Amino acid sequence: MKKKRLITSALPYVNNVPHLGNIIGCVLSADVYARYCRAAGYETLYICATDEYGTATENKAREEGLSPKEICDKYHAIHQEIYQYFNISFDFFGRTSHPEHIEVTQAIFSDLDKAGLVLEQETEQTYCEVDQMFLADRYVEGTCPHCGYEGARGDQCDRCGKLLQPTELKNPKCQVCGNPPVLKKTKHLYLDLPSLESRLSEFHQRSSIQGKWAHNAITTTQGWIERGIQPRPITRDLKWGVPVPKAGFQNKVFYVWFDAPIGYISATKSGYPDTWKDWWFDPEGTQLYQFMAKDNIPFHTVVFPASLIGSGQNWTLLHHIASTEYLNYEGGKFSKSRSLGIFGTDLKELDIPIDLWRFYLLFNRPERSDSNFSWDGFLEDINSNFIDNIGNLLNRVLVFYQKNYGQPLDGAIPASQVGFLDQVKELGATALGLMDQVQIKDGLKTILAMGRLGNKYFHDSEPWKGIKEDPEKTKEILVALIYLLHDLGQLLSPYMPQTAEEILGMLGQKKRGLTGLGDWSSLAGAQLPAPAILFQKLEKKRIDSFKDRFSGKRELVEEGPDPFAAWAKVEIKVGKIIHIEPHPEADRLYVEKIDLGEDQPRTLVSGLKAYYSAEELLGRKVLVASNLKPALLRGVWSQGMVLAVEKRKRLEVVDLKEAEIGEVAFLEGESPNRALPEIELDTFFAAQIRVKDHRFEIEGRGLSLAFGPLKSVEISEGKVG
RNA sequence: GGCGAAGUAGCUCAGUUGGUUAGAGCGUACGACUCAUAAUCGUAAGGUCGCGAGUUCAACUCUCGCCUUCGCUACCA
Repeated sequence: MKKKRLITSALPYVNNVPHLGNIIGCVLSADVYARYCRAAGYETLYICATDEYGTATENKAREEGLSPKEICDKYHAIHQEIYQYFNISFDFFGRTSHPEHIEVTQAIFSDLDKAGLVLEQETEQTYCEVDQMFLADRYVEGTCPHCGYEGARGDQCDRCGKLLQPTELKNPKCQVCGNPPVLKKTKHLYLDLPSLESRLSEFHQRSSIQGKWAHNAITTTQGWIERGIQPRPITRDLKWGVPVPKAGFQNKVFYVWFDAPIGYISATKSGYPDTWKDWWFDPEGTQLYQFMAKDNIPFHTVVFPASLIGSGQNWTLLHHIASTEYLNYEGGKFSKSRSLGIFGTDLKELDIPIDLWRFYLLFNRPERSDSNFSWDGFLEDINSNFIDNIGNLLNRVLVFYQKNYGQPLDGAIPASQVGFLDQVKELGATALGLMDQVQIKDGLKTILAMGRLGNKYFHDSEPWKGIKEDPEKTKEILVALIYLLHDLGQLLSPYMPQTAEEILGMLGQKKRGLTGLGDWSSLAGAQLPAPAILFQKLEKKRIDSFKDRFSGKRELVEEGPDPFAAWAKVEIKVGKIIHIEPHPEADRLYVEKIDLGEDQPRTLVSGLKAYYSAEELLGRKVLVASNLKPALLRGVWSQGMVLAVEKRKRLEVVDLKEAEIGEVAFLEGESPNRALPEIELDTFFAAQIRVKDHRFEIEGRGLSLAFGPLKSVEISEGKVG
């Protein structure tokens, strides 16, 4: 009896519109596997849902002036539409805002609570009375209790890497205002992961071997555990979430990381209220395959299994984890805010058959390392690797057969073709094996190899000659090629479902599943419809036009990281360091008082300690970026930035002996920028000030002061910052 | 600066526990064929497997250092 296969893809966060990278990482990969499993005769269930709770949704709702629920309705529909367009064969696509989700989450919580694994730390949490807010862990700093490092954050120590709770810190300080926070009583609940450690590690050892986890899943999980398993808080002070069913916690909700994975279960319950337990309470008979991108690994290998194991119920646990790396876009990251890359919502208007997208993404699935989408690659992969190979083989075989032999298909298995057909069967078996191991990309490559085998056989057999000399033998060759196309079509069905049906349709067949490979009896006497072109090839011109549209060039046009535009907002003044001392709280920083010719000297913080002694800097006239937004550096506000030339690991702070204090730098041929509004650091760097041949310049145009061009002494070439 | 991942043919990627001349597809060149969507088939060129040491009889594979890229993060500002 074959085990059932329960397949999930990571729950997409509801108000992120998925891009191609998201789609190949989770939903599409899982879809191929689910389709494979069904076709191979496994009882299969493929579940997904939108993850809807949490701060991000609350914020988005505020922005758009809607309720969280309305936001979720809106974005859930967008997800649904995109996945439908992609032909994703969910058995059920749910939502964590469904009532079942509250039931299941609360039930698991109650089980954990009964098992004594919920620590009701009626903790006092750090609360800043000055800022009147509870401080998130990382906003508290202090001395690490493990290594004594003074700059440890409340969630983790950067020196020793240990995970911390803010209350463990000695001498805690609010990172916002620098005042010591008080401890204010607030009750939160924690999942007692340390108590589950031995059961977890037993699960890891078993499952990672049996389920053949990918390399990145194993290393990531190990790394996570080595860093130390701590009790993790599972409640938060929010409104939009699953209410905590426990006295004293009614006004809190569960932390999303706790409830989101439970969405797999609750979605199954929403879709299959009567049979969901057959899947989720059946570890013996059901194998759980979970698909996700690499950033989601620890939640599926540690946190979620811990919740289920700890509940004491007989849950179905993770069997195989299929974690992909990232897909980049033309060498960079996808970015919704910068309109960089292709998003699910863009696809329809591009009007490229969806199976071609599926083909490209699956053929370039980032299995071992990050991979890269490029339009040139897209064009080549579609045209050369798919259409020229498979599309053309289908066409040449069918056209040749029908032109010469008409109808119906003469279906007996010709003895002369057994050798060739064995090769076909062997490739088919290889492809099936790869698919079963979730080697999705290699499976597809094997199918293409089958196409190449067919093309080669056609060519080597020279049927255009044979038709004159030995029509009967030639017919056998063509029939064998049609058999190949049949298996190829069946094998392609998980990858390109619509295309597979079209291929099979042209053979007068229907999709029969992958168990029928090598069984060609149904082809005997089949009526063949007139051959049609499977896909027109993509035109380079058309693809090139998409390049401009999505390659972020519009970013250049619209936002323009034009250095000169940025420079127009930057003010650089000459200042004299009149006082300098080490930063009391930092190893690498100085705190300086700098006279910029203003009413008051300014306080600046600079990371120059590793390069200069205080004496060397005292009295120097230096360049200061003077209209930067003040920044808090370890408790001291820095009102500007001392500029230095940087090359590799060398640094030079130019000493401008001849300059006047308060003088403003200008671009040659222009007047100085004065009295400008505050800018972000990013804007400053967008001006891309550099040093070349000792000259300060922007894109080749020099910077000057009244006495002459700005020059460096020690470092001839480098960046200024 | 810290942590993590990565660096293999022009491009996209494979390379299992170290073991003969490092692979595939695409692209390129040349040739063949002509049934087919100028598709197909063959041959070839093309890599000091980021750089430098070390361990070993033997290193793309192990160790150390360095360089570069990407991500996260910070006492970069």
